[in-house]
Amino acid sequence: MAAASPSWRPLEGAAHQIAVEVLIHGPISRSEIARRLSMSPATLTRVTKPLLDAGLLFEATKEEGGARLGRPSQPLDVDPASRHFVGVKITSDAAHGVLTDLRANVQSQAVRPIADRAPDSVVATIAALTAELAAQVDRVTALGVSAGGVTEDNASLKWAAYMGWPDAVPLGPLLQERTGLPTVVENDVAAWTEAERWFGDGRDEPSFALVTTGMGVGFSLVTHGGRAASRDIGVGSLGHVPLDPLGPPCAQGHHGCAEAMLTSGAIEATVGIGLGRSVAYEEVLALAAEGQPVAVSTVAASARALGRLLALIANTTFVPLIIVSGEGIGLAVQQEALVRAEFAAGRHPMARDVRLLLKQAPFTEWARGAAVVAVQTYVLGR
Amino acid sequence: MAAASPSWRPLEGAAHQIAVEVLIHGPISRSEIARRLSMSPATLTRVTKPLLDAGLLFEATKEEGGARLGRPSQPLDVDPASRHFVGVKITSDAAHGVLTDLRANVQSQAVRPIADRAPDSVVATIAALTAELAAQVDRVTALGVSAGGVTEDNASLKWAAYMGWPDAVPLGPLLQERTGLPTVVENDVAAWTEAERWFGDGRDEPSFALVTTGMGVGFSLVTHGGRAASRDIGVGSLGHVPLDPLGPPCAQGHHGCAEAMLTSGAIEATVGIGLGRSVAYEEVLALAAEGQPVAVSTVAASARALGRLLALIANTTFVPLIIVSGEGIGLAVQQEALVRAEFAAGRHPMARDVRLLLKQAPFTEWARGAAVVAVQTYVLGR
DNA sequence: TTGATTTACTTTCTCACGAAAGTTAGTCGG
DNA sequence: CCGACTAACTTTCGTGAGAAAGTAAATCAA
Repeated sequence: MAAASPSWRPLEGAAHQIAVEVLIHGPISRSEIARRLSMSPATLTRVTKPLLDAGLLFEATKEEGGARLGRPSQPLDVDPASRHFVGVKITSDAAHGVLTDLRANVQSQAVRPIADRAPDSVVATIAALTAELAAQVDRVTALGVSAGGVTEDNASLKWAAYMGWPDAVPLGPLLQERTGLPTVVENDVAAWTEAERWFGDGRDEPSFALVTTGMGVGFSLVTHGGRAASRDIGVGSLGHVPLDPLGPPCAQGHHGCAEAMLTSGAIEATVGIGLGRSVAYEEVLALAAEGQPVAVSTVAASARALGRLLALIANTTFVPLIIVSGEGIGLAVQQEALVRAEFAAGRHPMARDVRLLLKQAPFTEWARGAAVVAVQTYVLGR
Repeated sequence: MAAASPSWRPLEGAAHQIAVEVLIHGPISRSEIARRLSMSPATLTRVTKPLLDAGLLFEATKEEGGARLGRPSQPLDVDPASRHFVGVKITSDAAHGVLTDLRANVQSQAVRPIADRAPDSVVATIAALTAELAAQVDRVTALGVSAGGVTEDNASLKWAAYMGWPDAVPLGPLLQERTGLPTVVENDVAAWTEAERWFGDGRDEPSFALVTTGMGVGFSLVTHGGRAASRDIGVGSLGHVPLDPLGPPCAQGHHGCAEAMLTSGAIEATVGIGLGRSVAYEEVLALAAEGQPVAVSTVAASARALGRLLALIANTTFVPLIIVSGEGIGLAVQQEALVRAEFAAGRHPMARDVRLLLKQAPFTEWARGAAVVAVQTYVLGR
């Protein structure tokens, strides 16, 4: 059994930077931290000493890197199990929760349906879900909640039209009172982006983009190590970018815009009209795999549209990496060749290579993003 | 007559940061610098003392801000005339040069035709142009050269196909030897971007985009205070973004791509075909103003395409400001309403407002960008 | 085995930063 | 005119950062 976990809260200055570096990149040697943070080796010795004494950091067992020159480095690490966090993602019909450790590794998950969308009722559902997950560990440090829409001050959710809510609902304070846990609220795409930035494939990239498809089209941008914190991230500003002049119209009448080409609802509708019956997204992919013509052509058009969208993003943002995921990632994975071909066609022949990462993540990844925001809030002390 | 100008070169740490802050934002008070750089007031008093003694900074006369509370601030400033720089922009047929002060204010300009495009001959032309401009002042501190194409290490120019040059030409070292001046080479769009970032409309914006039209379509992005330093900036990765499915084809056969819709050559060609005779860009604008149908429709299509391109950029980069300029800016200014309407149509109704700045700058602005890169190299000591 | 080499980490010392308190130069209200 | 107030700037002083030199722990070559 671990002793009472040391606290991050009073850390500041160099100690704080070093602890965060170890959390995100650990196990990592003092000298490597010194290089990354542009600190002197002396500072590392001095600052890590009390952190080791307090038990916040410990010296990990040496990796068998084998046959390197010089004195072997002594990697430092944190104990991820020292703290736990709960992340909850809300959709219009369910709350998806995960329990994670300090590195946002998912320990367990749970789902509760949202029958009544009244704010009070949703708060009660989230609180019950949190309690269920929290019961599995001694103590939970913080709660993160993510949802589509615009968030303000990491506290309230605005314009969540899909919930039929009023202008702004102070989810954070309401949940904080109900659960007794420090609670932060963040846009779902922003939260997922933070998960990639701290603990995911963006960990070693100062610049990358994240694109999600599924119910909607999500897009977020990280440059120079920081996320573009525009509230536009919550309004889906990329949703109506034109991608195919011959594509079907979206609800606003844009032909072949991103929403009309990429969202699961639009794909289901297009194939449904062609088949004369309603079909689910997974069935569309299955039909396409079998060679059903309507499904094949719809899926192909969608894949090409996605490739074009990714090329647009690469052309306008100069990022070396685009992470593509979301519930709709199945289509991109099935049609990866088409996506990549159209992407390449939209790029300048002399342009630098961009890494496309089609990432098949479970739906819990959304909730994990919420947990990461909770981790950040705790660790960064905001 | 000014005394021998104090040197920036040995500055480091806080002194350097403060001096740069005064250069870019001066006249500026100590307390304002302290806020901007997150330094203590004590540090400002201590560090500025020797800078004032050395004459690098001086206390400017108090601005009549009128009726502010508290002790009046004592703004600090630099003497921009203490140093001079030369910036040269190369095109396929001429070298355009400017002489500037430390703040990149243009003192005078000169042009020399490039008859022979052989590298040695071009170097000789630039050197002669530099000598002509440098003769007007005591001493020039550094030389900056900008051109289309990809630059490496601020020293050599690659893939400048329009010059018919081999793979890479070490312009920097060649000019440095010839002129005796420290010389830096930078892509023309990147250089202009630096001019906006340090001394232009991007001075107070941590994030903005720059779009230029003219011979080609230029695009560059600044986020979190730093320019995206991709070499893609030199290859025109935005040139073939599709903007109008019904537009004319470019050389690569893309219908309605940015180059086909926005470059002066493409516009001249489209109107030329319609009129059955060759026309110059300025004449196209004049004809459009008179109501000549072919010119009107071509110019309108181009303006709408530009609006769509700007919307795409806003949608994918989250910048609050897009600066639009270049030799082709005349069209955008003439058709500003169309550009703005199409831009608005391409934005999400709930998306944050983006400021479009249509900036009518003379061609010397390109050369000024080169001068800014020279200033930066000197001031930052690289 | 021994010494050269490389790299990681530690110790010592100095100096530059910021916190806190003090000073200055204005406006404002009586 | 005078004192209260405000905000910019300055002084004093303790602490925490880096420079430089030293030590440790490995590989490698003879």
